[in-house]
Amino acid sequence: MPPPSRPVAGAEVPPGAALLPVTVDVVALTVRDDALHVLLVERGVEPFRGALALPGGFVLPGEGLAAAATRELAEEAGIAPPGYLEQLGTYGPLGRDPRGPVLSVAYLLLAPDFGLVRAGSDAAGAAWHPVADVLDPGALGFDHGRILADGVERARSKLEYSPLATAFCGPEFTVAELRRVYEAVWGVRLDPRNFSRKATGTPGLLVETGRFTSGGAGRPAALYRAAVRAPGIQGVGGSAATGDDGPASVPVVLDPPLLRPRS
Amino acid sequence: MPPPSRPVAGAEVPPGAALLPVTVDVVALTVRDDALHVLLVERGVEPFRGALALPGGFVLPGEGLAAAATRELAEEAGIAPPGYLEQLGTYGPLGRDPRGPVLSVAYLLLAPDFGLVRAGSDAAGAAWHPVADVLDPGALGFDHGRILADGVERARSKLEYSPLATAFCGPEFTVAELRRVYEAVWGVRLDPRNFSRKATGTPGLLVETGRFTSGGAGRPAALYRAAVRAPGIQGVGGSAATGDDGPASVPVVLDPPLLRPRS
DNA sequence: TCAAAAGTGTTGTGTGTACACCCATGG
DNA sequence: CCATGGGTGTACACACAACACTTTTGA
Repeated sequence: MPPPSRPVAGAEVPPGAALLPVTVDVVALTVRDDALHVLLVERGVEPFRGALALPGGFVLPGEGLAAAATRELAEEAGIAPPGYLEQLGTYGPLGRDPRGPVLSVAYLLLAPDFGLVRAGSDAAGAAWHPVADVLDPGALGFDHGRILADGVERARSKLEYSPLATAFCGPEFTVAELRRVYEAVWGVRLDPRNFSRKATGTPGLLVETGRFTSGGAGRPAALYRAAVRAPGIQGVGGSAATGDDGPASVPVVLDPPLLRPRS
Repeated sequence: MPPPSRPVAGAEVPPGAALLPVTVDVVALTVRDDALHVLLVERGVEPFRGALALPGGFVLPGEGLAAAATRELAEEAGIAPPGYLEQLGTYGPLGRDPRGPVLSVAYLLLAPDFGLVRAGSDAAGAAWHPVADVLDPGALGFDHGRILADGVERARSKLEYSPLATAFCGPEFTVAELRRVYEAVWGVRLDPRNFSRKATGTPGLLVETGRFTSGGAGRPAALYRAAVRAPGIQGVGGSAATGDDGPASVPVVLDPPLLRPRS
């Protein structure tokens, strides 16, 4: 059997250097039913066949990291998801894949609750799972339990110092919806009155639309848009489009920060 | 000429996946003469021959990321440096090395001012440079200017929420030395009286030794040790030793934080 | 005795928190 | 008119910035 055509990069690289396969894994988080959820696939092939895992796959020749992340998400979720994408960290290459050394670059996606099209190619199906159900080590294949824990912790701290909570919301949202995002991600209850004041009084977080909700119970709530269009998958000029394959370029900083209650 | 013996990992990896050379680059920071300095090498080989660059090199077969970082540092600085090591981010693989696609995993080292042994193997020499002198884009080869900027920003924010400022100090130090670390990294002047109260009153930052300085001008200062032995190169059970090749495992958190002055 | 550096006391200002209270809608 | 949720006013506690002041050494 002839070897498959596999373009190998780094022909000018010094001898002795390792050539490693690289995967991209995505921790895609959303808030649904007032709880933090993560997008997981059921693996259809070995290793860890049948187990839950983060969506992801191998980087292809000529492909950038962020591009690989969005491609894998699109393949396994069935659609190109909206949201904010940032690099989480790199794991490996030793002792994390039974097939041998594999480097894995993890990405974090914060997204509104987008619908899934069940047509994964190499996965039996992708679905949202409550994070609380799968946070214990061993619930996921590979070292994805640790990656998920790192992603959740990153999201929790990002909400304090950046306006990225709005990445979980749709194009227009109320202060109460934003508060439920904070409550779900942090796992706490926040005072609605103080939160409203804090959110509307923090520069760089919200912009008024002048519109209001209607139809629900109680007084109509003001509708807001995110003050910053977070760099992300759909954003023109965002990370994926420009091939900016570095770690998180610090977005706009919240000042004063919205600190989570300390125990 | 027979091909060099190059163990190629990932034999069971699906065809079509890229096999990439991976480098590790280190942003090694220290404080000397009340200014933040970074360890740089003058490149002795192409590409960017003669230019300044971050110390680093290719990951070898069978080697972990953190192990590669410490090995490169030891090779290019001449000694195994002390300090705290954490992963900064991953860059590439496209458009950052004229030789072709190369993935680069950057690490951040916060270290006391350790002496250098000028015996680099593939570098003409390693030396400390004031960060202010080389922060402008284009001062360094490759994309190392951006990596340095990311590392400096990471260090600045780490000092607010973690006790890692002590990683810049020796085994015993005074509150004034610690204050000069904060002043150098943040580029601000801090009130010595208020800083002293804040530092000594923050749990998890300092432990008294009962000893005092002597010989200098003025009243002797109390000597302290770091409350946390930061995971790092020399620490038993640290990242490098255990092959823990993930991103920053969040160390002890400072509560209350030591916030830098906002403009 | 003076200069220098370390460390403490005190006070004004601001920010977070708790909660009383008012506003606007649907049933 | 009442329930429901949205939003404002206000008092208290606490934390930080500013700076006067004391302590302890070397010259």
